Amino acid sequence: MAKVNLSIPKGTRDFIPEQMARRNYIFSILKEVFEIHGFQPIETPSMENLSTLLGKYGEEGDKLLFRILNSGDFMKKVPQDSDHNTNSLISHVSEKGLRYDLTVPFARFVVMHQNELNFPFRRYQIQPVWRADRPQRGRYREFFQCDVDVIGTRSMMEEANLIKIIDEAFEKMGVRVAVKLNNRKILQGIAESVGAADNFIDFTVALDKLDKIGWDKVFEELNSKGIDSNACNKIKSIVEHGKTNAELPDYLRSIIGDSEVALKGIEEMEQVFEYLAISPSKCEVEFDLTLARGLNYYTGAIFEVKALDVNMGSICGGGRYDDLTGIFGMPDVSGVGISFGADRIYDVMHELDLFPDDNLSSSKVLFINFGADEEKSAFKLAYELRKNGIAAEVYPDSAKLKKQFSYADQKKIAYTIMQGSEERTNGVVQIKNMKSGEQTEVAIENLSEFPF
RNA sequence: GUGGAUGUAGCUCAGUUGGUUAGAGCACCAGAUUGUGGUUCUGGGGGUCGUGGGUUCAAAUCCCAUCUUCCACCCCA
Repeated sequence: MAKVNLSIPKGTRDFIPEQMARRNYIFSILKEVFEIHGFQPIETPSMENLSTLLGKYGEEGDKLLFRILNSGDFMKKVPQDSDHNTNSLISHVSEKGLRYDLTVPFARFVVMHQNELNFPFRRYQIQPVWRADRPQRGRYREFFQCDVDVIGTRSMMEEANLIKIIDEAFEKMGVRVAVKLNNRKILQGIAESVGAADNFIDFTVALDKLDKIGWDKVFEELNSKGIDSNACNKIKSIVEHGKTNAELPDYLRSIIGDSEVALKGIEEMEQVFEYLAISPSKCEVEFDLTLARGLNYYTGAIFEVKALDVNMGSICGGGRYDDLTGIFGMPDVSGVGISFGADRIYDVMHELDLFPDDNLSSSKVLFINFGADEEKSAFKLAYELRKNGIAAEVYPDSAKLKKQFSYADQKKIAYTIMQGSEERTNGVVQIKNMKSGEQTEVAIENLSEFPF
């Protein structure tokens, strides 16, 4: 056989059964929490038309989209006089791309299926997304997002609900987290009040880095974007408030209360905290004015979740978007949602050793193979066990017993059943408990009563 | 996309100023034990030293390129 250099594309991974068991553990917790809050699953295709995807994630996002080459002789469609510029060429040879997240496809989905959906629509979606990013710790080119969104209501109860979902999910996983919460309307108010309304995006991007790079560097970046030092100092004085979550709204009203958007944002936040107070969360929830988030479709509340005990990027994030469906021709539909990063959560749980060890699903029973005649009897008995819901398999070759037993051992199979020629003539089997080593003889007609 | 590291057996890693046949642990296979695994003991297989070039009498070791992985930036789950 030719020995080839096997590899998989950069930033993608294979998962062995042990890893799948752990991944499924995460997915099943998320599904359980989503469903108990009334969310329903949907799926959308891996690929979308580029017209759906392009321009929704900012300039940076467009660059990170994986584009799919058209099928067939796509070069025919390229105009004869086309230059060799990549950007002009690509529009002729590619019209589909792999989805970058689940939110934009969801907006497209909602608009296309608006007449079949029941609003307010609560959906969850667990599927892979792709980004042509450079891989790093906690950063993959193919990874799973687990989105929950409710679309078609402006109630702040949903913001509070999502925080409860975060709280419940991470509680079940045993991951200690901090939830950061802010509101884009408040950020907009701050930008207005310091005269940086025209540079709102630059302002948010720079502010978002504060805890990482400090005020000096943030100022540097703001200055380079045309926001003067006077404005910077004002920003700093507003953001460094030293107030509690409860005090913050009144404080903000006193400073940026003349901004109409800001007032709306402050009110929204008050409502969220009102709902949260009704049912206190296990995790810490912090009203953090420096939380900004780069995605530009957020218009209200924004969320981010970080693991407390391990250094990893955010493991969950999201926000409210007032007009995401507007770009697809369905205006004035507000939604709010968050996305759990399953792969990062996996990495966090792995690092903290939080996975239960009995996760590997496997057969409960292995029939030892003693040869051509005996295996047929085992084949039949295995079917009878399966009828009773007991996962059973027959070792397919009459290999040495040592090999068969160590197979059972490694696969963590709880019981082995032996029926050699002697047991067959006596109508019995030997059932061995692989953990205790204890072995019992059971008559075939009593096999289904054995407490596996 | 920018900058910096890394790569030796399936896995984790040794390998001296360049110098005979590149090692260990774990894993795997076989035997001790031909109807009994997880412990122990004995033996065995397995490496084009990431790949391609170059320097040299001689390269895992030095140089260049390329790929992979990791780290920082950008951005984000």
